[in-house]
Amino acid sequence: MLTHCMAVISGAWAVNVIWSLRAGPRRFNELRIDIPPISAKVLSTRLSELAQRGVLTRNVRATMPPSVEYALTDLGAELVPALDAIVQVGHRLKALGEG
Amino acid sequence: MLTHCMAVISGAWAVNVIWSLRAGPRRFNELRIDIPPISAKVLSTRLSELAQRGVLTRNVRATMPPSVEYALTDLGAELVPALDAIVQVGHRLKALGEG
DNA sequence: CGGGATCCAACGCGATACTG
DNA sequence: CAGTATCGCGTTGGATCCCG
Repeated sequence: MLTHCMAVISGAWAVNVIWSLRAGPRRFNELRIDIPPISAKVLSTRLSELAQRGVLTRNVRATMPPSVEYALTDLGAELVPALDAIVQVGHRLKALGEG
Repeated sequence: MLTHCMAVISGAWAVNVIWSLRAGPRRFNELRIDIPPISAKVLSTRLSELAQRGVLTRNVRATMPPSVEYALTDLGAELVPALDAIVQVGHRLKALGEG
């Protein structure tokens, strides 16, 4: 149950993708630049999964060259404060461990 | 940065362990029962990691037979509402996907 | 009861090359 | 620009056995 629900953010770099989209829509190569270590294959896979789960939307523009915009859905955006809370705790734990 | 902070909940069954401890301290075998698919090795590994990160504490009681209690730290407890928020979103996304 | 040691298999990521 | 296909490898989790 918990595991199944937490699966919405599963997969490498999934949270980074969500994080990069928190300020607004981004294109494929913009996301690649935001998350340097990610490979095109994994980014593509992750975007497909997250779109299928309803976390984000994929918007293809019939331009030349092609342009594809990704954006968080309303529910996807609700994940941001939750992730932020975890990051804050992680940050304080790290400070504790070092101090 | 984000990735490094999110690492506090990394590893298989980590969130389940935190979740099982949200209502209070639990012993090793109680956690095994709470999370049936987990193996002793992985539970042991995860508990060590989470203790080292400051998410939970390990309390050995000099009883016979031995008893070891695990409990969330204050910071570890702060992860619970965040995880709960993600679970809620996951639940609603699942409902959307099925409906 | 609460683990550590060992071995193994599988999933998933990364790199590279190619395409519409 | 925005992907897909293929391949190889490394990490990690699972199963089993054993111990204080």
